[in-house]
Amino acid sequence: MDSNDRIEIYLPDNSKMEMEKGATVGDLALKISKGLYNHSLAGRVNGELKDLSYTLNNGDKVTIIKDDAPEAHDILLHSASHVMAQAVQDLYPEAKVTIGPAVENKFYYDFDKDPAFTEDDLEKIEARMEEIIEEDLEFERKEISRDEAIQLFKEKNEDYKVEIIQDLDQDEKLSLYQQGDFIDLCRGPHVPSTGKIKAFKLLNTAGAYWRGDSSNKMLSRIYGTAFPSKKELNKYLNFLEEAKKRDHRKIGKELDLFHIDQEVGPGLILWHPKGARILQQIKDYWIKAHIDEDYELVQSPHIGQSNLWKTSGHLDFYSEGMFNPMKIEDDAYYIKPMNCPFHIKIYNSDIRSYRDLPIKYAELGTVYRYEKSGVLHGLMRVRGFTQDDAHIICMPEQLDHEIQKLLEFTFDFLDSFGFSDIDVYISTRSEDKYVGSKEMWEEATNALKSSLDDLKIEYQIDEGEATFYGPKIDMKIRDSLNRDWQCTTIQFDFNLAERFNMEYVDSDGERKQPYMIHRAILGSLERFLGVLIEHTKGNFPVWLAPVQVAVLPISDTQIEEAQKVHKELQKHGIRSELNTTSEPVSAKIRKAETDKIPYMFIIGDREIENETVSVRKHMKGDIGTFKRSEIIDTILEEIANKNRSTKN
RNA sequence: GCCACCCUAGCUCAGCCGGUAGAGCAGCUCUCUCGUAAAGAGCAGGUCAGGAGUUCGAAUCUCCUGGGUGGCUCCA
Repeated sequence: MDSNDRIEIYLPDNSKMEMEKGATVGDLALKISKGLYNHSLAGRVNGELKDLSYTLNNGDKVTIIKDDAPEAHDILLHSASHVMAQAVQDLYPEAKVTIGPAVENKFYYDFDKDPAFTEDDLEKIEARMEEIIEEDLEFERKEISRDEAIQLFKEKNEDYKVEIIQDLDQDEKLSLYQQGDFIDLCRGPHVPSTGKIKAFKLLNTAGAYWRGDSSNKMLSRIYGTAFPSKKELNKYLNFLEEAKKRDHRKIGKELDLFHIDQEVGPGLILWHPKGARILQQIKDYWIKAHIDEDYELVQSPHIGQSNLWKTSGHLDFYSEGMFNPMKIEDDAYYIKPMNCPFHIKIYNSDIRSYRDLPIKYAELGTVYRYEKSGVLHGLMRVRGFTQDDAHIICMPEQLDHEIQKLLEFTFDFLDSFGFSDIDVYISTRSEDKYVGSKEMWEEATNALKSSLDDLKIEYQIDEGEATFYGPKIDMKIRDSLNRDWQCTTIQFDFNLAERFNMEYVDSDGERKQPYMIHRAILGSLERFLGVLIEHTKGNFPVWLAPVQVAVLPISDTQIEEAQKVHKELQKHGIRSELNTTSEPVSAKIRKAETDKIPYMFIIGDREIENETVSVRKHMKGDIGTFKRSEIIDTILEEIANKNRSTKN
């Protein structure tokens, strides 16, 4: 055979593979092995994702993407969204297609359809999708000119597609994908044929604005998911189930922690005694930890005059997040959406020397923000919440040290709640919109980076993503279901220092502007407790549990002794609950188990005689009989240790 | 705020096509005094989210309001 008919392909391990000219990615996969071919969805050719049908060129570097590769899932999801769009247009020809990308573990497609899709439509669409998958239609790629594309979609009456194409660059290469008689504008790649979608499910419908802009038309969105196997789909569906079981709103009700009352108002939390106990534990620990870290506790009012918010800039930049003011005599007062102006006022109440710095003001400050009704969500998104707020005011030369201390403190603090898996993001200066000098930004950003580097903490940089007033670190804690929650934020604020004219007198007698860092570790206590509920499934570690020990006499005759044990526990500061109902112990145990109380002390005649207690641990069962002082010490030690780096 | 869906006893839910509300759990009372996840009986508990309309008749159909859920949007 002529060598011109052959091409050489490089595989990821740099080995060479000789192929016939005109061979595709799929041919390559097949040549490597049949098994690989059967599981391959696409290829990465010289770094770019391509279809299996892509024709290879001499010298290409190719990685075959199997269905279990990290990139594979998005491709599969995206292809599934095309199948859904096809099914929708088969069933509802009047529905116009817009866009349908893959998002994390899901895909969606937005349609312009009136009336919008309801959950009841999903079953029908799923059934049609099954048929399309059964037909195993090929995903065929076609390249097309811009004008041809516009013409094609105009003919099809697909105005949204036309709009998308018109907004693309003139010289953009356009590609279409067709399966059966369904054609969509799409960059690709796709799986080779619809049959590759082995398992899928439509999840829910939702409204979504065209191009995410609330001034545009509301479209009808359908969410779904797809996996290379039924097994993986089920795993994902189980995950969703599990998340539902852990929903803090559900557990909050079951454990009687809090409620939101219609008459009080949406987004406003009423903490019941048990929820308040957990909060109080968090607060007590927070205060102690902050005092140990040389923070000064301050306390500020809930409202402030309009001038304050004018100076701070909130009325200019944050008014949409603030509640309407109330008139008091001749002034307008606003409920605080943030604590910072107050802390700054405390700082400014005296001349500050360089010797005073750093000054660190901390407050569990309750703030109120107007959130649109549609975004409210249990404890996670509320209108009134308590920030674990602090402001660090320091000199430039103290920056590195303060940031480093703060980071260490933050990681340790989160660890005591069992959160040790944390993603860190630094947001840097945006090119066009920022206050302060470039030098300040650089100094601050470098302090953030070098402190993280020193602590050997990996982070991602979100270039240009900072707000206009300063660079920041955001942290996301990972919960037991591997979900991320943003809690911690550490933000420089060059704006307020300037606006409020913050100063300190340096050693050379000059008045200088200090750096101000605004930080919250837990973010909002409400939200944090919500995360904690979902993380622990309501099985709180002993130090946080609203009731730590349930004292259960076997029958009424042991109540008196049980009372003694109960008092003894309380004397040690252990939150104990005595069950004096006349039910059988098994019922009392069941009650304590469903209440998720970590320890149960069972007291019968044997225990009275030997001055012991029989101990049962929540979810573990009977752990044996202990001398009372011994088990109390064990529990006290467990409380003191909190739950550093222990996974649930 | 927008789109879709939902709201029945404290909680979880049943109540078909309109005929005027039901269960389990929880609560209360009584009986039982019990050894590691539910003892038995009885009692009480609801303007069916609120309002208006259609109808001889509305938990059920329609509209409005409130609240919630899933999204969108927003997030100094």
